[in-house]
Amino acid sequence: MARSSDKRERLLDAARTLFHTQGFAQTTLADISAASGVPLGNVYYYFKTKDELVEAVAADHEAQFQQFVEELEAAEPSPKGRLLRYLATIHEQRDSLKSHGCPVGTLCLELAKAGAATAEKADAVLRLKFDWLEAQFRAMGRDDASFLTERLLASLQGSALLANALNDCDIICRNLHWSRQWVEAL
Amino acid sequence: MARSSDKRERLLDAARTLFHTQGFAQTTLADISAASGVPLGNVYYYFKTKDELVEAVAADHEAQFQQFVEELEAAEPSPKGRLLRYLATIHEQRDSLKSHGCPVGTLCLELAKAGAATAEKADAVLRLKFDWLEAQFRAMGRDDASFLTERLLASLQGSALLANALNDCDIICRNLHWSRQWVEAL
DNA sequence: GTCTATATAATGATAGAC
DNA sequence: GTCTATCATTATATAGAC
Repeated sequence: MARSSDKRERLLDAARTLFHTQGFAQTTLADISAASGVPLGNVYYYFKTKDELVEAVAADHEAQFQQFVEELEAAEPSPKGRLLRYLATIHEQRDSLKSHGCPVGTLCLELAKAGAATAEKADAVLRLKFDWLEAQFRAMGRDDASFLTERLLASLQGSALLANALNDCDIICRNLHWSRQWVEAL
Repeated sequence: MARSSDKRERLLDAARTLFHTQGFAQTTLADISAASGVPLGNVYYYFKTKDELVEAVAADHEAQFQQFVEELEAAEPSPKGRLLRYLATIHEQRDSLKSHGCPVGTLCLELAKAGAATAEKADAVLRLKFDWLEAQFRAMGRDDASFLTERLLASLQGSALLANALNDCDIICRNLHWSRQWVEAL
């Protein structure tokens, strides 16, 4: 019938996963086709170009984070408690972060190097996270909220990179443990 | 004559620069050929494959760091002074770090995602830096030298990534300023 | 050692039947 | 909306003259 199937979502899921695990450049449309079960030629019905696909993936990361924030803010009124819960969710992703880095951070780096116009879409996701974290620090009464956010995000992104290169997940764990105490002491 | 010209070094320089600015996957051998002035077919006389080229680039990063360390250790006997000078050299590279990230860190990420065997060579460079930094902290009498190194390196790598994505070089500067005070207070 | 021409393979994208 | 077949391009790599 005329109603669109779930093919678009399956393509998006496959692309998001493969861009994370293999990188954008290394992932071919044939890979995405195979992983999603959507024939290669049909991919272009949903996404006219590979760039359009990665923009949709970035938008998906953004939507997922916004949904995460909504649920978190509904469940936890205290900004400090929200930050601690945020760190807890990152801890849950530690294995994936160690194996492939941050899905958003590594995508930003790769698209920036490619000189792609799509880099802005990925950067916007990171900025969204930045702004939300900053808002929490500000709600805690810190007027150095921006700087605190820089330190926290840099520490998270950097420890994911180090854990990946040095093949040691504990680097993420130790950093998160330290960050948690740091937030609690603020 | 039979003696090898400087072509190999010109190829290596071009590759190191292009892998940093464009990424490994986005850089074609034609790019390297054009940037170095060495005809495409001749590239293969010096490097049989693209993988061999990136291994040589990683080895070059390693050699450069080792030379930097030698000079630094000769000029500065104090481990704390060495760390502060190390931070100063990073500050000099701030524009490049903001535009393209850390040449070693981003290469590690990209090769890891590509699943390339060459990733180990890049990882070894980062590990070398890790070990040297750790040795300085240890020489300062810190038995938590490894953890301090993790925090410092993660902070440096992460702030380069953030500066790149958020297009703000000051993120690196503020982080370095903070790291300098942190080292001084140890 | 050097370089031109080209083989080979892979990939993004399209045409067009159904 | 779906899918097969294929085009056009690009990239790694090689062959072989000089």
